[in-house]
Amino acid sequence: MQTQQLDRTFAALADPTRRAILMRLMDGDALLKDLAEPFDMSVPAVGKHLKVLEEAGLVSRRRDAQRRPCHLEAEPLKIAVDWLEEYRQFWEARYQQLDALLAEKNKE
Amino acid sequence: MQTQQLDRTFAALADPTRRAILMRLMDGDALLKDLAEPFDMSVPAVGKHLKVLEEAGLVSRRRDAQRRPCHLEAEPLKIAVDWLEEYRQFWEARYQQLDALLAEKNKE
DNA sequence: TTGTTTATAAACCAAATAGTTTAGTACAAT
DNA sequence: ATTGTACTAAACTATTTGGTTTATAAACAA
Repeated sequence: MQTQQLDRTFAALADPTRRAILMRLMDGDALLKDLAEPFDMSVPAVGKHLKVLEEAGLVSRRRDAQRRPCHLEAEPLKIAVDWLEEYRQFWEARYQQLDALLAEKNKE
Repeated sequence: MQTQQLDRTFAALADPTRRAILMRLMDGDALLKDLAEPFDMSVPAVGKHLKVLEEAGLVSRRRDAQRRPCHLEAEPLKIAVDWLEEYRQFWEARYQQLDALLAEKNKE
């Protein structure tokens, strides 16, 4: 199943540091050193966040001498959106007077 | 900021029990007792999951005598999707040969 | 060879999470 | 008045999370 994939993806996204890292990687690959720089946090701490992102498949790393550049992988995000899209009818209904219909359903 | 809102929403979604509860509430409001029934878990345990969902604003509860029926609130899901949508260009690009462009950016 | 850069490992800690059981409250129904 | 139903509170426990510091490794540069 992809339920564990969703677990890991959503858990990875539940932290502001990790979301900021993903944002940053939208502008291009980056080193741990540089990713860590904007945060008031040690390099190993950011390294751990990176591991969480890697294990969720949101980030991949290649080798370049002693460096390990990080690359954004969007596939798990796509899966997460797909899951959330199922609820779209719900919030779209709100703007379309379908509330009455749902309220009726809840009377049972 | 809505960063804490995102924290709580994604954290709430990172658990399969909680996602199942949300799914279930798509079919209409429900009592804790009934929500708990399908799970191999005590009622208080499911009650705690419900509290997480409530604190994320994903579920609201009204009063009905000794019952406290749960209702799905989709707004935080919408906010989560909005955040994720920023990455859509990324996974759509993959299917449009824009990878070359990104690769070039990463050479710097 | 010595030092510098980048990353990781290990040991540690505090706080949060996810569950349990037991007990109690609030209301309804008989 | 008593019993049953739905929920909540409290106390406890084990595991995970998110950070620290110190030390080490690996590759490069002088």
